[in-house]
Amino acid sequence: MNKRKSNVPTIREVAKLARVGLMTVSRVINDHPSVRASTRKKVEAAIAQLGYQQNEAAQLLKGRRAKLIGLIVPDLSDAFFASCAQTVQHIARAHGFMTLVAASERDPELEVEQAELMAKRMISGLLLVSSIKESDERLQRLQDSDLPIVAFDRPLPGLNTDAVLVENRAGAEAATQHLLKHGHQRIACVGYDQDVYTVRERIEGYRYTIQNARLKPQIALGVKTLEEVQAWLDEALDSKSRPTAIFSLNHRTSVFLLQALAERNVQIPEEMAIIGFDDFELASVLKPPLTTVAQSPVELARRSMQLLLERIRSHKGDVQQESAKILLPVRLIIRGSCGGHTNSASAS
Amino acid sequence: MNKRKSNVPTIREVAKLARVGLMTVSRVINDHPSVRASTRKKVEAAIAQLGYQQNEAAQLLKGRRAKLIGLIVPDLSDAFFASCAQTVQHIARAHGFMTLVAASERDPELEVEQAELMAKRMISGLLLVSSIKESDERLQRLQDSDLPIVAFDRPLPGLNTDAVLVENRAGAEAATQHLLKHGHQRIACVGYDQDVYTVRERIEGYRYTIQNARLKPQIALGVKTLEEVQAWLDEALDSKSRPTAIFSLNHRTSVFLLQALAERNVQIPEEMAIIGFDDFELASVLKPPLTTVAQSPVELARRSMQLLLERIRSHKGDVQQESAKILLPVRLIIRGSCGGHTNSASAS
DNA sequence: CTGAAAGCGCTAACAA
DNA sequence: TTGTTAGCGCTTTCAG
Repeated sequence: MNKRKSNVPTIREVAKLARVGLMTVSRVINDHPSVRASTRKKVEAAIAQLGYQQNEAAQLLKGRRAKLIGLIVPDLSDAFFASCAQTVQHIARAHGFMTLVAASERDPELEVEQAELMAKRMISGLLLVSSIKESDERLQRLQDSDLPIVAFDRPLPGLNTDAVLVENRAGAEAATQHLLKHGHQRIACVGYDQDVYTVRERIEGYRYTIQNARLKPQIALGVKTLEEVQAWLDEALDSKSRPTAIFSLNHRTSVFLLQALAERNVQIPEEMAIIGFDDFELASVLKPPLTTVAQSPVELARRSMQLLLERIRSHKGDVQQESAKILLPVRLIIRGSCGGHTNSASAS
Repeated sequence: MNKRKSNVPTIREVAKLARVGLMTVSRVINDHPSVRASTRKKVEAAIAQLGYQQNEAAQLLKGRRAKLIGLIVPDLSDAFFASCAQTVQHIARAHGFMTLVAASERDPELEVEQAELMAKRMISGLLLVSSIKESDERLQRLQDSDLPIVAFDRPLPGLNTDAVLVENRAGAEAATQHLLKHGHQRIACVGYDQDVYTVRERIEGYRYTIQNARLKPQIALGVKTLEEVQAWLDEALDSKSRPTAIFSLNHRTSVFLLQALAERNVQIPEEMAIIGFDDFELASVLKPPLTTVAQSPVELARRSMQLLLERIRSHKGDVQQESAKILLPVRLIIRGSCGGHTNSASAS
């Protein structure tokens, strides 16, 4: 019946209905100023009547960017990054963008590859929690090709991008201070992934505070499985300098540590005080509830998107501003695992 | 210097270099059979030399689908769906697809809208955890337009799509049976979101088992905040038919319940046995460790992607097969919160 | 302020 | 087996 196979209206049909040329319709769509108001009205009516919608593929072919933003995180199933993804997607939608996601699985090669694939899809901007260790020229090229990039949670080595980071160091200092205030003298610190920026910063915060108090740091790194935590703990408990408090650098380590301590019937906080970096839903349900340093993934994502959207907007203006650096505060949430009081305070 | 602004090679340049026509290159790319081997070699060499890559926008314009799959879940920050997203994205990548994600925020309208936007982007297939309550004609239209759709976790009312579901009912029956086996006579059941398929099924499983045992179901629904759980619990504890065991229908409810019980110093499992639907990372770290009915989001996502990829592949063959329905088993993970033994067994 | 022509990179349909 | 022609829907010239 119909001559058209699919009834998706094109700019051409709108033009015909409105009795104007193609270009006029195009101008109306892209609200170009030089269209007479009356003409615009006609065209808009036709657009409404036909339910016309732009065909993005055609625009892409003409060199426009897609209404798409890319998000790359190490692991989408990690509660922290999942929360970021949710927020990013939400804000993107509110601004007419859809979200392309990828997990880098902590592999720099995979990360760059995904970034390039996204760039080929003409995303308008890229949000990146990077696992890259050193300056990467392929990413550099992406940025040079005028793709707005915002790094969050971790900086992007070598590239001068906008970045939204968290006060890891101040958080670790606050955590360590908190333990000192409770009178602890032998405070250990466990974690893994010490080549990740965030963890390195936390270690520095710990080390600085401990040394300032003229105490000796006890740092156990690369402790990433339950078995390794158990082994380390056994050794620590038996050592002559047995710690009376432990600062856990990762959520994972915290969980394993609690499990290992429970197995060994070590009473928290009496025999061992515990404080963990990264808050989590069940921290308050544990017995005793765990004192933590909390970051806000929602805030992190929100600020990052904000920067990215600004970049995208101002992009056409080509004004090469300074790259923005935002440092978000953390909160020390005092619960029961270090003994004592139970109020919470800002750390930084 | 360069006449070309950007040095992305096109099919045309490949043709020139290989000294063949455009179409030959196109044929090689789409491995059309009728190309002489020697010609193909030449073209492939040229492609390699130039580092040619297809321009998807141009293909889209010619009516092809994008190497994109869409994923819509209620909430990306939910650990369960986050895990699904991670798996989906991983498998998609292995098959050359990128992933477009959206959270429906449990809003059917938003869900359909996002699905339509994805369809407009010419995704090759859609994975959907639907919040839709009744047959929706806009989704129907998407399916009619030949977009492969796979529903998972929840069926898609009215549409005859492939679906991967979980044995919610059998899981609830197993949970209830487990409590019965421990001698409980007054078993309550709390949850919310009873208009969600999965929860309805769980309630049915509970009700069926309880009634079969000639006991009286005690079902509390719509209990979704900590306050509501507390209020309900206070009432239940004081009631003349005070339950000795509680089956929690959601992860959220389980958490609140544990918290409320802890506040009231109700001993688990002595004074109250607890079993929760949905396993979670910290279930084994709690005191006592929580007995749960576990589903596997990874398996759910894996099977769904498998179905979707098959659909996409066989799509061209246009053979309208029956829609597949897969029902995944759950596992009862017996820990300490019901007392007694501590081994785990398959439920279905 | 408006429109006609040219072409973005690719492929379907036809010719050769 | 190969190449030529004609668009897909849009925007960027450049004329009116």
